[in-house]
Amino acid sequence: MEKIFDQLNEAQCEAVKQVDGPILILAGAGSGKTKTITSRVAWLIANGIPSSSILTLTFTNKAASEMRQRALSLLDQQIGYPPLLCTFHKFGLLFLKHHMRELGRSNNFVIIDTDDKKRIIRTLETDLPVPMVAAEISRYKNNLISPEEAIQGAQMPNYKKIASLYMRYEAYLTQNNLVDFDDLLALPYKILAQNETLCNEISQRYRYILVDEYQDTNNLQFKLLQKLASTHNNLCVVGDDDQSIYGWRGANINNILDFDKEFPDAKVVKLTKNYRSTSAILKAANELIEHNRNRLGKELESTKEEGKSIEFVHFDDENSEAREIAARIKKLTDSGVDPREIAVLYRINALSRSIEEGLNRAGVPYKMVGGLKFYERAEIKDIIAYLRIITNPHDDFSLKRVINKPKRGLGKATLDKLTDIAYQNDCSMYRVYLDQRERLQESISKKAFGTICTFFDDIADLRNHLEENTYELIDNLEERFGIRNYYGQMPDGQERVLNIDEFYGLYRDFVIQNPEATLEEFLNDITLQSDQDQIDERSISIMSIHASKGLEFEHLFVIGLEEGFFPLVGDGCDIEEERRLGYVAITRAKKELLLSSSSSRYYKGKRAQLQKSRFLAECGVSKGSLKLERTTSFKKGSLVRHKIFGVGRVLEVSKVKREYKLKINFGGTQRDILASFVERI
DNA sequence: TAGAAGCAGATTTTT
DNA sequence: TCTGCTTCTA
Repeated sequence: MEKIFDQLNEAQCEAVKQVDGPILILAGAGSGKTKTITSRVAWLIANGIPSSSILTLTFTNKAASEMRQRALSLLDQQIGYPPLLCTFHKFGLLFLKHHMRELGRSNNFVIIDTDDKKRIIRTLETDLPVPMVAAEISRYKNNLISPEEAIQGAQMPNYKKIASLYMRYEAYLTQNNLVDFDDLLALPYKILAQNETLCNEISQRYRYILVDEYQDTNNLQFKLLQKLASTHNNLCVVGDDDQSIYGWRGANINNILDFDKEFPDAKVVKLTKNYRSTSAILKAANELIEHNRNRLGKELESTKEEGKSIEFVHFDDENSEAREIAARIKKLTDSGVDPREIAVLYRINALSRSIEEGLNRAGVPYKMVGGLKFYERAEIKDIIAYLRIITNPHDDFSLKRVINKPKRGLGKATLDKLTDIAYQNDCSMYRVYLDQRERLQESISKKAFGTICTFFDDIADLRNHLEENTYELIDNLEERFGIRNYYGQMPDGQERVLNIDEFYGLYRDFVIQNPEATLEEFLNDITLQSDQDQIDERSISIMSIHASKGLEFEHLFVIGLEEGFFPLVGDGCDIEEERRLGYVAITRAKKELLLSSSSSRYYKGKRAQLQKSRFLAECGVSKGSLKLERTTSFKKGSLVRHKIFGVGRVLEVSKVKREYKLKINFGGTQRDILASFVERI
């Protein structure tokens, strides 16, 4: 068992060996956090603690599976039953599957995602912005405020509106037995709070609790943890207050800052030895974060050499920035650097575009991390909606999504009628079809009625055969509804069809791997899955700083260091959180780091003039480093070379969309050519 | 009913 | 500048 400790430093050993009571492990960036948590799980099991009483909670599926793997590899003997290691939300789901009846609801609920949530709010017909209402409802739930309390507490007219929308939204969810992401935490808490016996029982079941990324927990997660740990307080939380970057999403940094106040006998262990970055990079990170006041305070110690100093480059505009960075990346990959060790980070996604253009022009393949997620694509959500109706035809929400997809002539008028009758009878639309067929027939056109009947009969038929042909379901679905064909005809059809087939493949895999599982289980599982693990393409990565958390790269470029872009300023912005983002960005770099800024940028249709970010001075990088001014390289009179037309002289430079268009004289012939197709000589 | 045209709004987003 | 929703019209 001592092999566990061979690989750990002193502080890490201390964190692993402290088994009982509350403990806060402050794990700086690159300090071996995952190793420490997994070693701790292994150590608990090695000490005879049954694996079934250990619960490890993470925020992402990716983190959970990585930890599971690493923990299991540390254990010598086969353990009969792997410890429960999952996301907060998955835990909530498992809990609700067993205890939903405590709330008088059935456990065959369906989980909806954020997009679904907004759709529902939209159907409530409000003049307020839907995303704002969605966020406020989330806030209510995460602070355990019921719709009734929200209505009572609302002062301003808009808040009265929001509170009443909240109430109607909740009614809709209960009526359709839907559960949103917040409910996966709020409902378990509610159940535990109202049933003390159950609460004690659950707390006794999980006698050792570990929490990853504790700085990202919100109020609700904190209260849930309190309940779970209530009978033993064996709560081990791991996190870094300097990496708290989800405050805007409800994460409460005070959870980690005040941990030792909430749990007065808590032990605190700091992991400050950094095994990732050169000391030049760490120095900048430490200097930057020093400017924050609201922090526990720790300084990362380097275990590596000084390394190359951080480079700062200033540009005239985003195009020259993109061109230069693309050129440098090209040079790196040409010299044999593994593209997976190169990344470009930005504060807001809007900055990705110029970089993408630059990379495209330089012929550098890249992957964008965290763009549109697989399960959020319209075509995938449509198929999911079909599958949902098959498991539960009373799911009006999913029904509305696909009842006219592919187009079968059921428009707004028909749908409104159907909705009306359902509303008047306080039942689902499918129930209207079952019990009020005559009434429906009178209200809508003959053609529409026929279409609806066929649609519901098809669904019922698939449902009836579900048990015997789980595997063939997909083929039958395609045969009846032809979704692949419908999407195939769209302009970007090819990609969509590929996505659809990918999804069908996932379903088949699931059926093969879990022959006993129901379709419903499959559906709930995928709603909780964010991104597929990125395919291991050998290409460089570009992503937002948020998306880069937990990753590391030998060569890192952070662009857009300008006031207003990074840090973002204005209402709702927290400069300390912005600074923590800067800290996260810098500490992703292992060997080489380049920061860049630009004098101006196109944003929201305007060209904005910009000042350099204060963070540059704060991390001691803006002065004394290389300053490189570049302008657009094509001017009237420049000599250029074209692959086909050869050498020519530029007569005129103009701009088309985001590209430069050149009028070029090739030996007497004038041609209009995009700047990306020629090189300057 | 369905496509076209007009209009507001546009940080970050683990589940 | 671009996107996605709402309103308009055949």
